[in-house]
Amino acid sequence: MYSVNMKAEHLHQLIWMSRPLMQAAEACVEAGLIGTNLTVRMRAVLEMLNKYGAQTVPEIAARLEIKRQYVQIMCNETLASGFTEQRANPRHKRSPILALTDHGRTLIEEIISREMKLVEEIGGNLSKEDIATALEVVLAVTDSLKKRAGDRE
Amino acid sequence: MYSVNMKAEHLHQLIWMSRPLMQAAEACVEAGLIGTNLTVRMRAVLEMLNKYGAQTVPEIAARLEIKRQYVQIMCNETLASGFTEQRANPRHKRSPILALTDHGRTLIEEIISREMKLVEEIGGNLSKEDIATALEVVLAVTDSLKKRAGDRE
DNA sequence: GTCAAAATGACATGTATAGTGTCAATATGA
DNA sequence: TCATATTGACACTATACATGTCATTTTGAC
Repeated sequence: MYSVNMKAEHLHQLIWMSRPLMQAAEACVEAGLIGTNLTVRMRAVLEMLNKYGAQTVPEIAARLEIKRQYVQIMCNETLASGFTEQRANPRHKRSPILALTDHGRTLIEEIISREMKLVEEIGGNLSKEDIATALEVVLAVTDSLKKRAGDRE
Repeated sequence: MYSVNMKAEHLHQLIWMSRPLMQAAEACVEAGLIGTNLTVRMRAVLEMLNKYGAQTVPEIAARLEIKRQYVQIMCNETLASGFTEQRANPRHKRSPILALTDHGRTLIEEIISREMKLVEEIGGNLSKEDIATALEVVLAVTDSLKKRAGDRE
């Protein structure tokens, strides 16, 4: 049937649009960081701290799904630049809690607010139903792909 | 309004699902390449040759939107592995046309066919309308983001 | 036909974003 | 208390590109 092939073809296209989409999104984020002394990976740390509160490096790594050794480097950069500071961790003396400084908080909130404004502009032409549908499809597809990637006979 | 925020939030989520989606898709492709002597980047070359016919390295690079110097390396690997061969190029004597060998063609067609079957399985639960909607949204969003990335005051 | 400009392959080097492995110090929990 | 786990720090590796350069054609404008 023609429609069956169209469906698979659209899905195929959708899956492989993920790369251009990601690249375009990252380029936007990067462009928005010009002028600040933030890098994209430092921004990711600040975003986690802003969204989920002060936390340890391994916690941030778990949320970002990146190995803690690399996240450690990212976090150290935010410390060196004064966007974050260490606080005593009552639960673990060797693993201090990373917290936003006032400077860091102000900056990340402004950046996220600007990004959100951009997202709203982009969503201008699109209906909220279509966006919700798109998100559901993408979530379902990602989930399916993740399940299939592991088990190969 | 609540719904306005939900819309932006869904769109935000959709945009940032692009990375997990891409990673999951690439993991699947990689898993499907086990046993063949193909790498992901060699697969990309064969796919272009299969889809658009025999062509030169710079042409492949343009289609993949990757610098020709890197594509040259990818193509040389496919040559070394016997998946492709060089043919005289009447239009340019220094730039031979890269063509699939029988072996290469058989292999890439089988791989793509298996991948398409997987896509169809994944699409099983989803309606063709929703998939079409998702693709339209993603295309529109990518387009918007690409336009915004460049022009910053 | 000539000649400057562009295209091409080859090679060397650089960079961003991670993954992997290891170690010592310390913390935790049975 | 003591085996086990966690953490920070550091070194090394890997992937997927980008960048720059060079010599060799090739092309196109005149």
